[in-house]
Amino acid sequence: MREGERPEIAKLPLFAEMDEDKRNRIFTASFLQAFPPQLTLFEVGQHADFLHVLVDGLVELYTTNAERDTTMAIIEPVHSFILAAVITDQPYLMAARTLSASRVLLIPAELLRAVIQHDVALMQETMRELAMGYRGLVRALTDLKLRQSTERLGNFLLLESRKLGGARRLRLRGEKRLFASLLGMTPENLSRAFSALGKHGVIVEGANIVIDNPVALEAFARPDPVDDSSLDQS
Amino acid sequence: MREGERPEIAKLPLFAEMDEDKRNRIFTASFLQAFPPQLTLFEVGQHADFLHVLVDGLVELYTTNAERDTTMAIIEPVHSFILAAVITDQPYLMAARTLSASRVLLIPAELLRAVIQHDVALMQETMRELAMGYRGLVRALTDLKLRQSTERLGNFLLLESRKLGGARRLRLRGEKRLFASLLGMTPENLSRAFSALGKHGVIVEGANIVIDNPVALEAFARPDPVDDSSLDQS
DNA sequence: CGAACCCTTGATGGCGATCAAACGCCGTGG
DNA sequence: CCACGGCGTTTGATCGCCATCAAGGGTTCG
Repeated sequence: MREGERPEIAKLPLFAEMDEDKRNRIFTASFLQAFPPQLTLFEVGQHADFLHVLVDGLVELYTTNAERDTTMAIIEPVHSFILAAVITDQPYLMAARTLSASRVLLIPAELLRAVIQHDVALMQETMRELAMGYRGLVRALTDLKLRQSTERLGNFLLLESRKLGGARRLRLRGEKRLFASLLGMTPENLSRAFSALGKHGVIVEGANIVIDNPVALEAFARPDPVDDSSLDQS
Repeated sequence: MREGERPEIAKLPLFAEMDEDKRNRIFTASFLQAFPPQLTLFEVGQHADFLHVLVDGLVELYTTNAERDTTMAIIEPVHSFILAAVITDQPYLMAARTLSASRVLLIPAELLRAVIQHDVALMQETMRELAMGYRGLVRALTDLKLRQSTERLGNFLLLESRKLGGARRLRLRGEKRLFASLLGMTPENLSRAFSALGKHGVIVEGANIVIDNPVALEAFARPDPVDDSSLDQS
């Protein structure tokens, strides 16, 4: 990889605290690869050979079952993904594909597991990252189980807003159909949900969203009372 | 706790590999508490003061949002729960209540986090456990997103069967309405789903289930192709 | 023996999926 | 430069899965 990009990756919570020599050992053995849009990075069931770090672009994690597929997560740079499969040394449960042209750092799984054994700081951060991811999934599951689709969209917008430090203006990266799938609904119903949120303080102009009345939106969407304050540090 | 019970808890994957002295330190500072049925152990939003280990009985993890609630997991002995909240030192995302009379080992969270820092084997197992839990939640989420209710029930039965080493006869611990909520459906529809599975090799007699034709059931339920072989070691 | 309570079965209703068509955006090629 | 075609989004109509409402049967416990 280019030398200029190392610092940014080294700043990831996952790698920030670890021993510098060991970090360099990992990075030297890794390679940065460029991918065109719409390219499958790996499939479900493949052995997890690399921890992936999205350096640039946009990546979708998705799963398939009998003709249908659903997006599980949208990865933005700079962030690692499929850590759990690498740690457990088991096949991927999700497939990944690029949404836009992307560059991905590929860290050999075997090496990473080996280094983790000898670097407590790295292991500690791995543990933390997994725990946070676990909590994120708990939220996603409850979201799906006890909110209906328009409420899920409302909450999604509130979370995106919070990730930007409370910004009221959002721009969606990626197509709307993608977010529909992420939220567990069809593109048609996402469209209807957006217009339904007009009654609750949301203005939509294409990919640009304005949360005109955050109080009204929160009253409608009932966001989780508990929020992981450190979620946005990712 | 009674001395006779330590070995069983020490055998948990989480604690099995760690230093014995440190393990004893943890256990000595912990206490085993007995609870009657239907008692709330903790609520959502409470600070995670203890890692819980169910020694005996049955516990439900559930969440609530605006009048509705849904069960997230059913904990059977001997198993720990809410590890992620303890590791991240953040509020519980799920509440817990006993389903039957239960005994729970309460391990002070602060102490556990401290010991983890100094025992690599324990940290390693914590990491593994979180990673496995993560994968379990990924499965649960895809299950909900791309299977319909009767298929979810079918898969649930197949998984229960596998947990028992492929047994064809199952007995459900706990009430059916509980499993309905776990599977994201109503008791009424669970009942209908059970009878619908009659066409796919399943026989139901109260809480006793017989998977009369596993091949037919798998053909209908399309279980995940990837299975974590080490899942059953828990 | 009666009163809860759970499970079951049936009838109805609503949320969201599917089917269908029109609009707008954008890139290509004439 | 404009026409065309493809694709994503939007809007409308219909369908189906599942929730809700309702009632009856069985079991458990006081």
